[in-house]
This record gives sequence, structure tokens and C-alpha cells, in this order.
Amino acid sequence: MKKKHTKILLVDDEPDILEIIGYNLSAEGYQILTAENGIKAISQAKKHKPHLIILDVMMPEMDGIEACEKLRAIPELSETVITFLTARGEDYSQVAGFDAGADDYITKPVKPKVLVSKVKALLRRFKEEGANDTNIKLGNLVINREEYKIQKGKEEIILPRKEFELLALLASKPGKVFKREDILDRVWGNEVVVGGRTIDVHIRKLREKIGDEKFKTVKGVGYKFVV
Amino acid sequence: MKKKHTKILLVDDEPDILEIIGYNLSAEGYQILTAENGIKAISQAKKHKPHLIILDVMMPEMDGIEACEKLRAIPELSETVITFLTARGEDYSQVAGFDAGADDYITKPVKPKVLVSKVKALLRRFKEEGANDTNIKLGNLVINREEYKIQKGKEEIILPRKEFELLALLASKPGKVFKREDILDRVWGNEVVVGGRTIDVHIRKLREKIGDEKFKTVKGVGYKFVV
DNA sequence: GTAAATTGTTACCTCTATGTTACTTAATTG
DNA sequence: CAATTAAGTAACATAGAGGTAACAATTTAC
Repeated sequence: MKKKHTKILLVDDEPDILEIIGYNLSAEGYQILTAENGIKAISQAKKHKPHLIILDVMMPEMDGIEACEKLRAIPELSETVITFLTARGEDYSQVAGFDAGADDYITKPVKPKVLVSKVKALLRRFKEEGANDTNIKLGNLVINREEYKIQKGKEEIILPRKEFELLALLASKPGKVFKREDILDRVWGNEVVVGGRTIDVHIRKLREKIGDEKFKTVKGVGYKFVV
Repeated sequence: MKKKHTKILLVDDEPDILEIIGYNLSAEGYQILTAENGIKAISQAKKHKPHLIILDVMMPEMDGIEACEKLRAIPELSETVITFLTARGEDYSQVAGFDAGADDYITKPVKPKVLVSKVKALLRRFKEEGANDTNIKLGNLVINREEYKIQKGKEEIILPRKEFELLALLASKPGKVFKREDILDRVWGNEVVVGGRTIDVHIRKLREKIGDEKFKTVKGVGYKFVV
């Protein structure tokens, strides 16, 4: 993920803080959004779906903790990292912050360098966690969705699209039996009508390339991938 | 969950739309309910607790958004998936829809195939989220519906489909006596006619594999599974 | 206690779902 | 646009799940 596309929402009631933090982060290439209170923060968050939200704890009207709880309740923001900004010494807010669903906290005053590295660290953590969706690792097998390739041990295998998608589907839940109908729906799509032996043939090819033992047939139901 | 038992409530003021969508979905095996307006939709929903509700946004009297909010307020429908049906271009309704608690939206006109696959996807998402009851644990026995396998102590047993389904049915309510007729309906399906000894033979095989003592015969009635 | 009904057991058969191969058609690629 | 690779089809092979028949054992009815 490039910084240019990484959105950070700053929420604080003091314009000075917004300015100084905003300046430092945008100098790093991040896209900055701001809000002066919890209510505006929520509407901004809904609108822009930022990757990171930095929330001041002490704010008039709706404080940071309450805002955090509200933000966490929004499904689209489940992937968003939330961190608190707290004055040094207000120890209680740490605990309350984590209860409310925050991922980290930053104490004020904060040196620009420290702030930037903290933000980077948080986003890196986020990115790595989110990247697990694209790379499936199973035993000696790595399925790389992004690059459309398979790594088996040190060997790199390029699979044709359908075979790749079939493998990716089965491997997305190892052990789970996927019904033939579901496989058709999800790999071929509803629109396409294919003959009755098509899935079998593709399974056969995968067995040849990946290993026979990894694909189990459950007669009358479908197939499953085992590790 | 079999499609036969999946209820979908269609709400639209145009009978044509109800008919065409209803036809396509019932052809897929879903059980279809309909309502011409928001008020009727709510009473239908309360009565039948559908798994999915497809709501037209533009309706006289109570529009889709208002209906959606009312539906979401009904506790029994918390598990229900709600999706809007909106004419292409009415972009505002998307946003308003999500605010009102909808899970997705479908734009009209919609091709039957697309509709069907969207519905399947929605129900799959829902099903996966609510799929905590796929594992039945009874004593030293674990029945794993998702992986179609049985775990007895440390031993793993793979059962043929009918045997698995028969076991899963009996074990779904330990102690309850299932009538022969009911077993036929639910494992074999009411269309199929099989000979009089078929169930017994399958029970025999289960007794062999799982343990004689777990399957009790209730003469003149049926069988039950005991722990 | 005997007959009738119901269930248990075994061996065996059938037919369906899947496996496999070779081939045709469609899509990509240089 | 020719060559190459992917996707899908057809045709046949095969295993084993699912079912049946025949008879035994057990329970229930009278």
C-alpha cells in the first residue's frame, strides 16, 4: 500500500495539535483528514474510511472513548486502526481506551519523529494483518493471490486461472468440504453451464501438479483440501 | 441448511417484479414469500422469520428505508439479511440504505442469473457467520458437518453420505426418538421410495462403526441416539 | 403359547458418482 | 495469424455407496 493512498483521520479539539501533527504526517506522504470533535469524526470516518484514526481522549461533547466505541460499531471500519492521543499521566485512559476497542495510544506531547515512526509501525502491523488474506500458507504450500502463483517448497508453480481459483477456494478453508454446486457457483459463476465432468478434470490436474494426497473426494458431496 | 428451508421475503409494489424475481428464486429451490408494501412486509416477516428480505426502496405508504428500520428493530430478525432493490441511478438510497441497517443492495433492472448469484452469496455470508453449530459434540464423539467426518476419541471415521446424514440427524437431538417416516423424509427425501429394510441396514452399519450401544431401537416407532 | 408383526443380519447386486484419457474448441500470446 | 496453452467435452472405466432379498431373531398381540 502506498502512502499516498493511506488516509489518516486526526481528531482533536485543539487546532494547533491538528496542524502540527497533520503537517508532520502529510510531510511523510499520508493523506490527512481532520475533525474537531467526536461527532464530526464519525461522519468523516463513515465517508472516507480512513486506515488510521488518531483520537484525542479529552474532547468536549463526545469524548474520545465514546467516539471510539461508536466507530468500532461501524462494520466498514473493522479494518481501521484506532489509536488514542492522551496527555501524559492520564493513565486511566489507557485502560479505558483498550476496552473501547483502540489498538494503541500515543502520549502528548509527542516528538514528530516518534509520532511518525509510531504511525508507520501501526500501519505496518495493519498491512501485514490484512495481507494474510492474499497469501494462504499451508504446510509447504504458499498460495499467492496477488501474483497468481503457487509456491510448493522451493518450486514455483504457475497454474491456469480456473485451476488456480479452484485451488484457492478449496485451500481457503482446509478440511471443509465444498459441494460441487458451491464450487461451480464460486469458480465458474452461475451464468456458465458446464458439463458434469469439468470439475473432476480440473481436480485431476491439480492432483497431478500439487499432490494427489491433498485433495480428498467426499462422494456424493464434493471435495476438500487437506494439509 | 437446505434451500428448501431457506425463506426469502420479496417486497415490491409491482406485481410483475414479485412474479419474475419470485419465479427465478423458487426455481432455485428457495421458499418465497411476498408483500406489496412495507406494512405487510413487517407482518410477513414477523410471522415467517425469513432468512433474506429483498426490499424495494420506492414504495407507496411506507418506503423501503422506513420498512428496513422497522424490521431491524424486531429482535427475532437480527439474523436476517436485508437487501435493497433500487433503480439504477438513485445513488442516495445506497447510503441511506446502509444507515437503515441493510446488508446489501441490488440495482434494477437485474438479470435473473445475477440476482440468483447475489442471493446465494448473501446467504452464504450469512450462513458462514452463523455457522457455529456445525460441530455436534456428544461424549467422545464429534460430528463435523463442515468436514463430513466423525471423530470418536482419537480415531477419525469417514462415513458414506447417507450414514453420515442419518447419524447427524439422530445426534442432532440425542434421546429423541425419530420415527421411521421422519428419517426417510429427512435423510432420503420424500420423493424417494426405498424398501422396508433400508433404514435398518444403515443403522446396522452405524452400530458397527460407531458403537452398538449408542443406537436404541424403539419398536413400532423408530430409533434414537443416546450418549 | 402361538401367530403376526417388527426389526436384525448377511450376502449380494446394481447403478450412480467419480476417475481417467483423449480429443475438440476457445482463448492467449508472441 | 500461427502457435501454444487453457478450458471444456465425450466416452469409457471403476469403485463403492446404497439398496434389496431372504431369512433369522425378537417383540407384541391375542
